[in-house]
Amino acid sequence: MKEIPQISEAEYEVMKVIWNFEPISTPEVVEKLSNKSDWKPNTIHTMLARLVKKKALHARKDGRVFIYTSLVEKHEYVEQKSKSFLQQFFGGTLNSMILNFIENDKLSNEDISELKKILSMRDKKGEK
Amino acid sequence: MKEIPQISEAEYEVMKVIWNFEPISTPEVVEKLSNKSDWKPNTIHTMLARLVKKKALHARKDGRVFIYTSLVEKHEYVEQKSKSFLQQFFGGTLNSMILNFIENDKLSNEDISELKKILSMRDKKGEK
DNA sequence: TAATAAATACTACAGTTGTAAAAGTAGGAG
DNA sequence: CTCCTACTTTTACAACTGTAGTATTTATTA
Repeated sequence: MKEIPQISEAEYEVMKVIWNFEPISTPEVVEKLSNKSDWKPNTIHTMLARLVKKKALHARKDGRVFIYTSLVEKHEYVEQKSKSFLQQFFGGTLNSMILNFIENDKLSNEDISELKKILSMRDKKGEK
Repeated sequence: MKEIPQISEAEYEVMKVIWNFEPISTPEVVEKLSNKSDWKPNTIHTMLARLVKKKALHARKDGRVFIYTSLVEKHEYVEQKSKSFLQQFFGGTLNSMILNFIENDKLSNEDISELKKILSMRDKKGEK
């Protein structure tokens, strides 16, 4: 099974930009993130360098600038994190997480009916 | 809103023992965890000390030994972690997590029907 | 061609985490 | 009263994180 590098919370913010706009250059990444966060450009450079070292990103030099592309897909990273989260806190299943939310009254009636809608949509998709 | 201390993954394993058996003494914690993990007793002591420092545990000396009780409730910790997890990866809502699971075919038909059962159970609880 | 501006590369530094060894201390056994 | 043993306290140390400053290189402009 493929090895997915660990990505820290701050690094994940950078990854989100890459996923959204790749291929993307350093200055562009800095620009996108300077809006959303108050990180200094150097901080963002450090994140990028670490992500490259970790093999989460690929950097290709284009003239004076680096162009980044992701080596990890968002959905696979999110899946991996979801799995370990559910493992750690809910014995590994989404259903017990949901049960827990319901028991603790964390879902509104709207949430519930939306959920039902979601579930029945999936049915329409047909078997497995 | 109450400040909940951050608890690392390894520390969480220790907390689970405390939650299950509190009040519980150091030797007992060590014993429970020596079964489940391959941590050296010293490692476990370190975790306990850090948890006390973080105010996740209270330690009371009873003769030669410390007796621990938790200062953080499991459910509130799990809630806090769930919230930040959903925030980071799913825009903050359980429903989009579930939707994502369904879209990626991570739920079996059994999961789905169990889920429906769970949801209808909640209905029977009546209006809030 | 020399100075400037923009990027990249290198260095820093404290806090957290996982993992534990080493040293100190006090209560019970002899 | 003394020694051993079980506990507790102190110390260690590298990897990872968040957060940048400083130094160097390179392309562009005057």
